[in-house]
Amino acid sequence: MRLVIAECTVDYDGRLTAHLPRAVRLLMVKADGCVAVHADGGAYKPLNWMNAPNVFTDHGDHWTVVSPKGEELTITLHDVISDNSHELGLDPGLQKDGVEAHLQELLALDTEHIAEGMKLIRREYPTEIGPVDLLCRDADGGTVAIEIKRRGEIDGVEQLTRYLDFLNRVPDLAPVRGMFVAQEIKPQAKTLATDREIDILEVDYDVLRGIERPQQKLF
Amino acid sequence: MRLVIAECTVDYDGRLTAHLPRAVRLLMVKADGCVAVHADGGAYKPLNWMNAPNVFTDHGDHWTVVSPKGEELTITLHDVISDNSHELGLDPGLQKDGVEAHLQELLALDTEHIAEGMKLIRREYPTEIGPVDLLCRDADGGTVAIEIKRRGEIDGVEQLTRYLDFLNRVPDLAPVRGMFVAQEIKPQAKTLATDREIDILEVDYDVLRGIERPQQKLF
DNA sequence: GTGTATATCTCGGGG
DNA sequence: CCCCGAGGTATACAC
Repeated sequence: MRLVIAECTVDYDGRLTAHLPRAVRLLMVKADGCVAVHADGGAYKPLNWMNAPNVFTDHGDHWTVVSPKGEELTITLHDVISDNSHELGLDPGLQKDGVEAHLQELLALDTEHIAEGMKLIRREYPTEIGPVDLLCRDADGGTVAIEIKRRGEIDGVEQLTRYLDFLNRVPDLAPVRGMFVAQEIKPQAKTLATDREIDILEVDYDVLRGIERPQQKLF
Repeated sequence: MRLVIAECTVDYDGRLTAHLPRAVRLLMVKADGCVAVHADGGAYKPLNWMNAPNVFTDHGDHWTVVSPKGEELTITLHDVISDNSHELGLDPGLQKDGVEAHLQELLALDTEHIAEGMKLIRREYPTEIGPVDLLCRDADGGTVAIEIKRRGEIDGVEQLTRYLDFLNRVPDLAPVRGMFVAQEIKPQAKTLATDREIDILEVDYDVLRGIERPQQKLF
């Protein structure tokens, strides 16, 4: 990784055009060739950047970075204050816990936690407009489309509504009712779901995590 | 801005929990207090970060960063390879061109490019649930609500549908038909729009830009 | 502050 | 490769 502190101007021409007036900034060039221009604030977002893959060329007083998709970044260096390179090596990567995928896994493992007698038909059940998180059959034999979110907001209800519209046109499945499951459901989302006769359920992630290792509860 | 190259482990506990095993990384501390941990690849996103405002404490062998919302980032330093600080000053900021706002301006300037005989009633026509990008009257005198996107995806169709639901309850306007205009419309969005009888139109930004200076074409 | 819409969204997974 | 959905989305803006 090469780190340069320099007074520079930057021009980007690609998905849009953008220009950065002359100022002192951090220029970061990573091992994969990607480049980022950072100011001393504004969280983690760079002011300007270019993703890998691309062609990086150092012309001395200016750099050009060209991507295969026709995007181009030009950095003009007016005054280089520091220029250092370091070998970082490959990163072992981030380990995450608590995202939607885990919630879906846990619920798929034991659909009885959604409702008594609920049986899983399929995870990621495909429709024309995208996959439904869980398709189930309830205790009464009815088909249920379940949308799972970490945080249940209004767009999640919209998403489920779209799936229901399409699923209810499939003769073998209809009628299909909807269920919206999340760790936390916002009031607006609750209102909209209720209005559309979609059942809602808030679940506790830590309780569900207990399902994964049921033997732990036996001793 | 403080830049540290160090062998470190990182733990985040907040909106989720995440852990970074021991490796050499760049640690960036900006003037506003935000912290980012970068590996040697992937231009945009750090592996882990903490936004301002927060409380940053350097304990020597480890750092803690605590946000007012109860998020916590802990960086344990096993080996510091380099540690430099630089004064960057305030950045003049990025100048952009070619975002949705420009597309809307250009289309509002010449609604004939949307359809022959299309006349603009108002830009940003207000409804209770948000402003419609363009409200127009077509060649047949019918009212048309137009949603403009740079990239037309399913969310945009939902947005327009909500506006149409509302506008069609206003007696002076109804019936209002919908039109979805974008530089590029994704297949899913096309399917949904067609299903809801919303017309779709893909436009070329560079061609539209020609409208801005029509006198150039005369000579 | 909440709610809504945008983003060069980024990033990862599946066909 | 594109398409699609999730994100610790972040960010700006209106109410």
